[in-house]
Amino acid sequence: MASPKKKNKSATTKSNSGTKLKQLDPSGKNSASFFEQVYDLVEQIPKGRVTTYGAIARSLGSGLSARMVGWALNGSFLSDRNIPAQRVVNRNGQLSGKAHFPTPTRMQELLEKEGITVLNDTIQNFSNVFWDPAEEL
DNA sequence: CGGTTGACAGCGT
DNA sequence: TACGCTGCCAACC
Repeated sequence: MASPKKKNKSATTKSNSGTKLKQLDPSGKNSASFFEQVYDLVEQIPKGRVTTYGAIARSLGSGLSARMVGWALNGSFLSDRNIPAQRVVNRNGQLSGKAHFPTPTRMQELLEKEGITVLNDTIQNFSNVFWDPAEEL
């Protein structure tokens, strides 16, 4: 994981042609891949609220799995847009992805700054700050 | 071309 | 109530 090695092999059809997403662009064939869908949805998360991978997966479509959301968020750092990945946590309310942030504490800091109480990498009052895109959106 | 991993979730035991 | 296995799709080796 996290081996930013440029795929020089098959390169999946044409290269990215210097598009936004570098190597993480899935298939690169068509835009509107679930990556962008996840980014767009995450960007719509109101400040002070958080959502779960499952909620995003369901909101995007029934076929997507929560794991893919993780991969998508993985590319969020490479995305041109600033994706508030800190607002995306697992159904446990735990900052499972904090380790992937520039600094393990960055995620918690951001959440706390938004008014979310985080204790021991776990969002307190999670049910209260939870934002379901399928219902709210 | 095939097997394994991954920021998960849901159901079964 | 707690722990374990399977399922999902895509990328990496």
